[in-house]
Amino acid sequence: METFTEKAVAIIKNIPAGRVMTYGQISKLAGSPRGARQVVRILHSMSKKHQLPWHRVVNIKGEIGLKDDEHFSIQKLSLEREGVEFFSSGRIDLSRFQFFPEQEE
DNA sequence: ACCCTGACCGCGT
DNA sequence: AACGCGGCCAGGG
Repeated sequence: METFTEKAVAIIKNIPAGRVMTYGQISKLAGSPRGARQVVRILHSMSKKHQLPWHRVVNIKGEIGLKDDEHFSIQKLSLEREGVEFFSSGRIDLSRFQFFPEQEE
């Protein structure tokens, strides 16, 4: 991997089931502390072609950012099936489920 | 080849 | 607490 995009894609593909990462976290690890938006772009375009676990990416608040109800449900159900628990507010407990590549679990 | 867009984040009003 | 804005990047029309 060399480019920001390639790094980001590699990181996303490296997220284990039952864990989540935030946009900002991914962009930072990929070399751009402020490039969270690029991760959004990558999820949109790359997830179609490549098979990325886009449902394991959430915003820094631990919530699903999608506005589309159907896709929102798909993501939430996918995560719950992997063992990720949500608060009634719809947020994820990042202190328990956020994944840090550095620790390599 | 240019321009718009996008599921964000953090900081300053 | 809410809102606005700038930063970062590249795919697709």
